[in-house]
Formats: sequence, C-alpha cells, structure tokens
Amino acid sequence: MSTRPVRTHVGLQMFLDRLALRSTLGSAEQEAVLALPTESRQFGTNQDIVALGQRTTHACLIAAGLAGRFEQTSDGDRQITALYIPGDMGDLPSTVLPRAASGLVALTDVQVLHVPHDALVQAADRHRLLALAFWRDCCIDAGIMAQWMLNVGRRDARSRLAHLFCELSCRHGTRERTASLGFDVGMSQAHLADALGLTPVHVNRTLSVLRQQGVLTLKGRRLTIHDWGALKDIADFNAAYLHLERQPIDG
Amino acid sequence: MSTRPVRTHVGLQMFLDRLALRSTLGSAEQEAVLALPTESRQFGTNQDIVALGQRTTHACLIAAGLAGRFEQTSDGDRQITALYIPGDMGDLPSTVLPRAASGLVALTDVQVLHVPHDALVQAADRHRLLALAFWRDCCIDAGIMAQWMLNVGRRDARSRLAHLFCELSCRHGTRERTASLGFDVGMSQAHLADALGLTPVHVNRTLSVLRQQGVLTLKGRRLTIHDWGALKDIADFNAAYLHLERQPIDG
DNA sequence: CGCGACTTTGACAGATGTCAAGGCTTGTGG
DNA sequence: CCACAAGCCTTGACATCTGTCAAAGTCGCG
Repeated sequence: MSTRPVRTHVGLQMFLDRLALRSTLGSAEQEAVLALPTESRQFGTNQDIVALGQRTTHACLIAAGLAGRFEQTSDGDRQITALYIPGDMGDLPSTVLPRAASGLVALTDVQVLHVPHDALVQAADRHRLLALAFWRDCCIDAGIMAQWMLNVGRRDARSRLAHLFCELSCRHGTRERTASLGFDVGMSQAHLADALGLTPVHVNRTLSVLRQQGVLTLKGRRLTIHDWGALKDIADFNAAYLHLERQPIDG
Repeated sequence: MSTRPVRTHVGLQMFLDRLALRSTLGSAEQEAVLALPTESRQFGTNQDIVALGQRTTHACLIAAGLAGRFEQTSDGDRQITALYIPGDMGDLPSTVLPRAASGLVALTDVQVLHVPHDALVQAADRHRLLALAFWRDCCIDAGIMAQWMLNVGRRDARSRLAHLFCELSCRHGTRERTASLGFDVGMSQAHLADALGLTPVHVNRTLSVLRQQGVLTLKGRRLTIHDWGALKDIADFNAAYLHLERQPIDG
C-alpha cells in the first residue's frame, strides 16, 4: 500500500468527490469543503487511529490506505463494522457524537487528515446543502452497515467473502463507473475474518474454495476476480445500497 | 400490545423527549417539533410499514407498538437490523435518503405517525440545533447497529439474546432512569431469531438455558429478569452506546 | 540469511441449523 | 360454554458449518 503522503488538497478533493457523488452541491459549498483546515497524520498497520471510547475534537479523513471502524468485546474479540478507503471520512459522525463508541484502526499504512469538528459544524451551519450532505453521508454509511449485518447474520462464509469483495470492487471502481476486477485489498486474512464475523482459519479455507471454483484469486493482498458474474451470484450482491450514482438532494 | 391509538400530540412529545434526551434544544426547536404535521396509521403484526426499496415522502414515527428495520436476502432470509419503540422515528434517515434500502415491519400491532420529509427538512433548515439533533439521532442509531453487529458477529447465542434483552430493558426503562426488570418484548421467537442472526429453534433452546440458569423468564411475550447482574455479565453489556444521558450538543 | 508476520493444512470439537412432529394458547364462531 | 383453527412454542435426532489447536510452510524485509 502506498505510503507517500498525499497533499492536503488532494485529500479534501477526494472527500468532496464522495459527497458530490451523492448530493448536488453548489460552488459555494464545494469551496467550503476545500477550505476546511486539516492536519496530516501517518499510522502504521494495526495502529489505532481512534481508540475505543476516545473523545475527539476532529474527524478523520482517510487520505491514503485502508482503515476500519471496529467494536470490541470485553475479551478482545473484534468486529470490524465498516471499511474506509481514501476519500471517506470514517468518523464524520463524531462531529455530532464526539464520544466515539467505535474505534478506528489502520489496516494498512494510512494517511489521515484531521478536520476539526468546529470547522465541520460551521460549514454545515453556513451551507444548508452541506448540512444535508453530511447527514446523508452518515446515513449512507449506516445503510452499508445494515447490509453488512445481513451478510454476517444470514449468509454463509463463502457468500460473506464474496459480498465483501463485490462491495470493495464497486467502491474502488467508482471512478471508472464499473466494478474493478483487480485491486489491492490491503487487509490480511485476519482482518477479513474480523470484518465478516469469521475465524482467520475459516477465511483461509473459504478463499481456497473460491479459488478452486475459479471465481477469484487472492495472492499477496492482491485480489483478481476471474468471474464477476459468478462472484455476484454467490454473494447475492446488488450495488444499489452503495448509492454510487448522483441524485438530487431533497428540499 | 396495546392497540388503542395514541393522540398525535402524545406521539410527537415522545419523539421530542427522545431528541431532548441526547441534545439540548431551545423552546423554539421544541415547538417546531411539536408542530410537525402528522397522519396516523395502524399496522397489524408482520405487516410491512415500508417495503424494501420503497420510495417514501414521509418518515415514520412509531407511536405505539414495536417495529423493526430489516434487510433481506434474495431467498427471503431476513435480518432485523434495528428495533423501534414508541418515540423512535425509525426511518428518520429516509428524510435525506428517500430511496430506503431497508424495510420497516410491524412486529406487533403498531401505530405510526407519518411525518412528511418536507416538514422535517424545513424544520432543520429553520433551526440549526434541530438539524444537528436529527443528524445526531441518526448517528446514535448507527452506533446501536454497530453494537448489534458485534453481537451477531462475535458472540454466541446465549450472549446475543442476553445483550438484546439488556438493551431493550434499558431503552424501555429510560423514564425511570434505570433498567426495567420486567417488560413486554412484543416480538415472537422467530423475530428474535431474525434480529440475532439465529434460527427460531435455537432461540428457543437458548431461552430455556437462560431460564434454567435462573437468569430470566420469557412467558407469553412477557420478559422477567430475575438476575440483572448475571444477565449483564453474560451479555458483556455496557449501556454507554445507547446515549441515554443528556449531553450538550456541539457548536 | 534470518526473523516476524502471515498463510496454509490437518484432526478434531462444538455450536448452530434442519427437519419433523407434537403441544400450547388464543381468538372466533357456533 | 365448547370446539376448532392458526399461530406459536417445544422437543428430539441428526447434519453441517465453523471454531480450536497446533504445526509447518511461505513471503517480505532488514
């Protein structure tokens, strides 16, 4: 995973792209986003970006790498509840809920841009459409989490893995407006297990089933999808929940 | 579950109470909430209040009964991702995301107050604190869902059930500022299974284990908790994520 | 070259699902 | 007031999936 830091402006631009993908913003709003103050930080694999229960005064925009939101059992079992790729502001919700219930962990080397809550609230106050866009953004993430819950609660290991890969493929491919058939998943099999409510051993076995069926190959963190149709069927995947097409905002 | 309809004003007041529990609101905001236009509807057990994928122009405030949000697999397996008790606006997120990804189902006889999205957006526009309160409310629900995911992904059946009961007990007991040790769960064992990613048969067996251990009794939808301490331990429960204490809003 | 982190495998254990039948409750209509 | 039906709950026997433990193999990096 790339480790060279991205320029602040590039990070904000990716965030803006993400917002603009789901909400129509005027130029004033766009400028307000790009003018947000930031502070860059680096984290290594498995480092906590935000510890569980930590109170923060800023949100974390992922500028490079892969981060995960997680919850934890008192005996240390982790459940990753969301994955964040560059352009995602993983803990935007912390803006209105500073006492984070979840933690944020770096799954690869990660570059984070800290954005003060104050600045976000001010931007939302000044720009009505931005307030709605932030709110909407949080709701979209909640919708993704609901799908994950369906995944973990109601599908077997093979479908779960397939579903996660379909999702990642679509999210990575956004720019090409098509699913990406080969990409760097970044996370280890243990991380996959934490995201899917499985065991690393079982993830490993399930991956080899998928490989034997000729659906995909995962080698050294690089995923290659050989048969998108089959993968989609196994996953029972429908991309609608990702809201990857632009649509006008209400009101 | 009671079926006599509640007055519109009472429903809005419960919703306001819920918001005020988490956010400090001025009297202007409070009046704006109580002035929201509503339309009352009744639903019977297992009826869909909002079908999967349905596009709506209003949000649903639960005035009486118990409702659940759900996702569904293409072969019909359901996962309930959230539970809503009176005063909850189950699909507040639909205000900014009208193409609901999830469905809303009545788990008992339910009275719903429809509140037009327009009215909610207008109220948020006029009252900055209300906009933040709505946003926050959605984030709190997302936080609860994250805990559910930990529950489904990382705990065994006994803990899952215990955790759900602890949560419901706290949510029901809000007014007494303490957990409620006996209450009507409303949902069938099949519904519990859908909420916990289990099978009705296994829920049944797990309940009888809990009963044999003297922790609780569930008879005819009425839950009695005999040993709150033990239940909490089994569940690994910590109520912080429910945000049941008031706290000032940012900014 | 060697260490550490990750992946792969095997044998076995345990939790949960499946199928199928029977028992209870509750509400309804005669 | 009784009989019946529908929906729910309960139980048993058995199948399957996933977890556990432990060891060996691989890969990348210093």
